[in-house]
Amino acid sequence: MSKKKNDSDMAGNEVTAGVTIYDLAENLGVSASTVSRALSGSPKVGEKTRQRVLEAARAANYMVNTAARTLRQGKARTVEVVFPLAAVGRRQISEPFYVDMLAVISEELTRRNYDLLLFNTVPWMRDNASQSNRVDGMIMIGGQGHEHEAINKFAASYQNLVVWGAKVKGQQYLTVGSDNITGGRIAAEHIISLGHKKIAYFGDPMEPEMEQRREGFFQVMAEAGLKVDPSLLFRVPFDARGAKIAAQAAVASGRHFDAAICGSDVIALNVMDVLKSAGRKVPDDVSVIGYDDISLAYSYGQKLTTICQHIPVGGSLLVDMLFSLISGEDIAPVTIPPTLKIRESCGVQRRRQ
Amino acid sequence: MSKKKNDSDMAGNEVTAGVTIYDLAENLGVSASTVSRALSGSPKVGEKTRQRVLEAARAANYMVNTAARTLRQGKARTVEVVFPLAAVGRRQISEPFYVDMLAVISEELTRRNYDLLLFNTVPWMRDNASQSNRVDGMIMIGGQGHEHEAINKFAASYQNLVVWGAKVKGQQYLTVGSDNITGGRIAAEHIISLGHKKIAYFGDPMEPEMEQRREGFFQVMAEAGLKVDPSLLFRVPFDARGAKIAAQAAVASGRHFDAAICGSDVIALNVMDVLKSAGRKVPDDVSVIGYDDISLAYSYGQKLTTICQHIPVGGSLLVDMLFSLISGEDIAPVTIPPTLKIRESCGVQRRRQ
DNA sequence: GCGGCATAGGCAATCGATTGCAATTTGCTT
DNA sequence: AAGCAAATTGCAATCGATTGCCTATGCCGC
Repeated sequence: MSKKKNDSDMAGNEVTAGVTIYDLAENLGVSASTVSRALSGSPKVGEKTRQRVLEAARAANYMVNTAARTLRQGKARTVEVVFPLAAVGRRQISEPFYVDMLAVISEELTRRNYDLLLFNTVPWMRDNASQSNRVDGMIMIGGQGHEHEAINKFAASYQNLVVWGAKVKGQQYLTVGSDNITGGRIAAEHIISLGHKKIAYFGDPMEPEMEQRREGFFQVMAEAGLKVDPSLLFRVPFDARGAKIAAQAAVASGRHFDAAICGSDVIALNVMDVLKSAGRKVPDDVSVIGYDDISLAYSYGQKLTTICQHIPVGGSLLVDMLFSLISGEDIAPVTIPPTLKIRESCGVQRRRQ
Repeated sequence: MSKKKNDSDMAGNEVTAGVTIYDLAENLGVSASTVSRALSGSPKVGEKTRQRVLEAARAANYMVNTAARTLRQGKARTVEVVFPLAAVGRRQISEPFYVDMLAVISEELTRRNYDLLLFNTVPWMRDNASQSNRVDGMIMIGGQGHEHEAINKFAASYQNLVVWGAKVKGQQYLTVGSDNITGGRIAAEHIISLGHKKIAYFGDPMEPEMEQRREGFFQVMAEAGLKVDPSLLFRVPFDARGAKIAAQAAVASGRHFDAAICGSDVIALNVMDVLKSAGRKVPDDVSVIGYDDISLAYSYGQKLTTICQHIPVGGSLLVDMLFSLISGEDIAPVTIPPTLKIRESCGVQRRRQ
């Protein structure tokens, strides 16, 4: 039941670890080159030889030494995925948006037979400095807001980088993201079309994506001749726990609103939750609209009406584009058009005020 | 705005990529050994030399070639985390339990300055065979049920493996897990103590952990002199979507129960959701108890009463134990005692039948 | 029976960092 | 000023797989 390292019971026999092609070569009486070629399917070895080598490799439980291969070939068949969390605090890989994204990227990479190195720290912040020949490329999710300058600087010396985020003036790196201003507009238009006038906004001012969404909301309000009530602009942090607390404070403040446009689904779910606890009915008393369309938005309880960012599309686009970069193609940033998903959290305004 | 690979505009200058210690050494007029030692903080280089080297390295944007270092040192400072998903189908890294676990492990590894290689395929199923010198150890989450034999076999040739899962007779690998039978017992005892008699069980028979939980439930029922109604044993798949569908079918079947003991929180959340849609009140009409204590259990809507598996403890224990293995210690499997978290989804039985 | 060519396989260099050992320099003692 | 020890630095081998180039073997046709 218990495990011990180095079961070197068998006297002089070296520990199982570390069968090399040289070991195989010696046993078979061939050269290491032949073993290598046989294993890699080169046409330069005879069929019988190949079989013998394969057989021996299996028997000896041979495993390539990836470090050696990578060193020699200069490619790692590995992609680094970074969630810049540590810098921000309170944020975890387990944020639903990250998770949904990671799931897509991971499957996409697996399909291509690439490995995934996962970081929650931005490369330029790591102790062990950035490392080369470790990965062939890097995907960064989020953090663009806090780190734009740093990313720009980093991108100058690191080519194969794709970032999930908004297109920003002067960016030196490649992005995939949705059009947040348009998304904000769509949300606002939907809410207005339902007849709402007293509209609150819940978002994290530190998140540039959310600021763009808010901006879209402002635009539409202005165009519709409605004015935004500054006392209904609530600052709510990105993370679930913080969002809940802030939402509680907002609702407890007693300010009245008929609709809540939220900067993210997590915020929307928390706002909705708090509203219900406070006895307000969604969508009868208040409409709530989210942003992202994370899977949680439609998994439990009331399904959230939201702006869909098409995370699966975005994720596989990130991977596609990274591979394009790696193979030296010249590509441009991509913006995915956001889409309205009407579900159960918004309703028409009832009593005209 | 667009990015191009190989901006080799600057004529003969080789592309930025790949500054080596030799380049630095040549520029500084010292040997590569000195550069290496200076960078790694060896006391064998003079202070002024070290400063010159560090400066030059920064200026040249030098990055260690991890492949070379790993090859030479025989250690990768990397741990592989595996979620055996592909084999099972329908399962994703985004399952809440996995995600909560991954978040802990990722932080724990970051803290120790180790990197995390993420897989959703079991090593013995990968095309590129298993690879050595890639990682110093491996943590496997779930999949024990479907793969026990395979894991056992694999463990015979791979030492540094820790698996999250139940302790199983004849296991050759190290596990960290909670005591599922006890957990099942605690759940059942709680439900019975509330006066419930018509108790349903929702679980995935393919998941050995869940089977143990059901077993605990059976034991307690027997001890209490209650008998389990086989028509209230519902087979529900592990994943959220499948769980919802199965729960709907179960509730639609019209079989009556006052309490639902669930094999996981995801199942419980879905059961609760379906019950509510069907017009039954939780906990007034039905008590629902989950298992796991994932963060979703207490984030939105009604807080789930559940059996806590102490995921953060488990996650960091997995990491701790792996490091013990790596450093050659002799350690035994660990079982974490599960704990009852009373929240809002269970209530006392009202009308005695 | 011989030249010629294809095929299979071996030799040795290479990738970049590390490190034991040797060599050199520095600095200090008497 | 000579003698030594200590502090620095360099040399060269090493980690394991890959691959360009060369050699040996065999096979063919004429």
